[in-house]
Amino acid sequence: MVSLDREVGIAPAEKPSRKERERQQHRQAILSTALRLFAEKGFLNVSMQEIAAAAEFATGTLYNFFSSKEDLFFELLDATAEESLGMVLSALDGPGDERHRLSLFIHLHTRVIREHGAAFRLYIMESRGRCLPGPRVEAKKKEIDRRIVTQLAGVIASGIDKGLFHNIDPVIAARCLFASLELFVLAAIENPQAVDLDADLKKIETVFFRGLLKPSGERRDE
Amino acid sequence: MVSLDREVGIAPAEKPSRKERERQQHRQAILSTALRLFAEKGFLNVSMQEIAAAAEFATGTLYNFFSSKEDLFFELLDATAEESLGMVLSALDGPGDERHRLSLFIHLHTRVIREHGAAFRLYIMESRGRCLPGPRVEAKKKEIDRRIVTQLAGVIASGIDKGLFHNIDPVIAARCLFASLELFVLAAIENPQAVDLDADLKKIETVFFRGLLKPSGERRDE
DNA sequence: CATTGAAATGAATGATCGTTCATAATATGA
DNA sequence: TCATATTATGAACGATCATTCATTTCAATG
Repeated sequence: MVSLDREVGIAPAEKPSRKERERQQHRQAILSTALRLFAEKGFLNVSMQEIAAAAEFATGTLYNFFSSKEDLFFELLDATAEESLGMVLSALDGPGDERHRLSLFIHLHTRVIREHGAAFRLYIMESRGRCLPGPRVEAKKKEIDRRIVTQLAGVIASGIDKGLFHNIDPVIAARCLFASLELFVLAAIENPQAVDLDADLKKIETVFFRGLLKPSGERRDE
Repeated sequence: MVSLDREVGIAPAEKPSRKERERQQHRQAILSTALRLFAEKGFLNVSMQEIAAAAEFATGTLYNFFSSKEDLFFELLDATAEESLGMVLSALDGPGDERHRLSLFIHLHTRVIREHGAAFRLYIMESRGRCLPGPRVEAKKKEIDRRIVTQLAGVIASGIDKGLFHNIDPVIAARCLFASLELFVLAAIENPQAVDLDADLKKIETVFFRGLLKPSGERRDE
């Protein structure tokens, strides 16, 4: 009866009862345990029994909070994705010219994986291949990708309009940058001590800003 | 006894017996059925029972040819990867200057997925995430990636030496191009009728060759 | 203290799937 | 034709795992 407050959305004025607070704590404990395990071993290699044991609950208890394993996973993906997404998208919306904003976006990735490493791993690793929990998760992943690429393409298009960038296809460029960043971020997450992500991102920036080819006028030095 | 010839590697002079040929045909039938199913649904979503039924054999028969499901998958990955690999790497070794060879490499991808679409799908989709059949498969995937990136980086480095390309990190550039191509090829495989891969590859080429940023001298037109 | 009901429990269920193996079918050669 | 070897068969096994539910726990309330 009390917990209906949350669902109906009324009376947030009264603080939730201790019971309700405890319930939310348990819920959070399960979520963070699941995040750790999923990020470590992948959705399919973690059983509900394992999550329950690691969180020090019984198996059945998990189903008092989440209606299925997919539900639990989706909730995780949704929450963590929105959090990280806000972070990187803010760079694209921020002040400065388009070049500056792109640069910021690129370099922001080190901070994101430092602060949301497990979530990023979850997001990148689980959203590939044919081993997805279900269509809802796949749809969410596509939505996130679309939002990032769209925003990115918007900045690039704006830069083209201002004559700052070459007249290339903004969406294609956005997708290339996106794919490249994902690859390097993944490498950095998998092998943190062997990869200097900051240095790599600097070089990626150079590749995308300058391109491979020298303008024909400069072809002789080096 | 006869079939030991293959394993020991002697006496390839004598043509294999009819029995042996039939055996190899059965083997091939199983392999191509498995390739089709794996490419469609992914390693984990195809059971040995399903492969056997589709290939019109009994479940147990599969184990006369392959010692495990992972074995069957690895054999597939190995064979198809080497085939496709030879195709794309040949472009990087071929004649022409570095710019030409890179361009050829990029555009060759349409032909590869037209001729080896299922294999490519297998290679790209299964080699991500935490749903891999086993460490051998993962190692193979890494080896293939390494070979492509190394070759690609070699061409880029050579272009830099000749003063044709900007002085960027060849390995980073190679990885970015590699990641971008994989993304677009995957999209084309998943949704062939909605994607004009040829056009996309042309634009990718432009992005990587020219870069985003205009040289400071040209900033005003458009 | 007794009652109550929400929350936790964890053994049991049922389904899936890789793998095995005793048996059957078939081919081979004398 | 018969003995032998090879290959195919598919039911059965065992392990895993998501999910269920009858039961227990326990704090709040009367």
